[in-house]
Amino acid sequence: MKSFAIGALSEKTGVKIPTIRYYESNGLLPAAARTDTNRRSYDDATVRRLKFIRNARALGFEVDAIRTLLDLADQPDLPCAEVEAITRRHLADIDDRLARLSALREAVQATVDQCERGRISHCRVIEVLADHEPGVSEDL
Amino acid sequence: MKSFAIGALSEKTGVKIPTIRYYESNGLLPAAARTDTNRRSYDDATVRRLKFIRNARALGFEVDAIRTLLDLADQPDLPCAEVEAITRRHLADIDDRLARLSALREAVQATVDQCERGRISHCRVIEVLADHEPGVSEDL
DNA sequence: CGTATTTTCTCCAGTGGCTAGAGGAGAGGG
DNA sequence: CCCTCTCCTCTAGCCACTGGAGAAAATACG
Repeated sequence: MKSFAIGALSEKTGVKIPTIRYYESNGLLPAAARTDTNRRSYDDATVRRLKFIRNARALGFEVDAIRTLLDLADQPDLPCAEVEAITRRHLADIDDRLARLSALREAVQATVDQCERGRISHCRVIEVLADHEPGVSEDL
Repeated sequence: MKSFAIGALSEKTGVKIPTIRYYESNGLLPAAARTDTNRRSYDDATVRRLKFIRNARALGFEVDAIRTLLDLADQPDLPCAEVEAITRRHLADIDDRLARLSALREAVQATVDQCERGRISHCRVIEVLADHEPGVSEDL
């Protein structure tokens, strides 16, 4: 079967070369086979695995979750309950971030809408930053 | 006038002690005055400045933007156009993140909704991760 | 065959905005 | 005097990469 170097893997998957090495270093990808001159050598199985990782990252899954999902994907006979649980947890996390970001957006919008284009001494944005008490959300 | 130590400043503002030192180290706060035994000593002006920073962070402004906003707040006679510009840029950035996060949410939701609670070998989530081509958003 | 360019290697550092811990010195109270 | 609390500096870690230095090997071209 054909094997290819890291540059080709990068082009096939759209994942940058340093990122591929990073994934290997933290165990998302297994240690690559090496040529006699120490270059990494890959085959199509790695392409599939790396695309899986890229897709999961594009959906915002964290690396820890992806590690688990990869393990699960390799055990096709297990029930997919854990996959669903991970995904729903991720969804809840996204919803949380969305809610906080929306609240933030409203607060910033409300502030900037009051701007009357005068001097800084009367700028509402600066006043809000200087005076407002607790802030709209505890943190980002 | 009264002066106080870093712990008191932390309590008055709700900003943790290491964070205060971090703000000093990167120039958001000026180098604090020191007692004869080298402890930082603050007054109410620093309380105001730190609250300003905390409020701006709570609204999601980046540290670089806050640095500029602090400079502007110290020049009350300038027009507030730049303040408005920074704030609108921030708003646009929030909108951008909201849009991408919403798209992400829809993609994850659509995927998990197809879950039929069977074996991993037929799990739609795993299939999407393994097969889907370009992904819903280029990156987070 | 020699040279020039490209690809790959490893290792180290930086991103943002903190947060936490080690190890030590000074302050305040009983 | 001792105990505990607060403070000091310095360092490293978080997340998921990204980029660069310097060197070796592979490929391309004449």
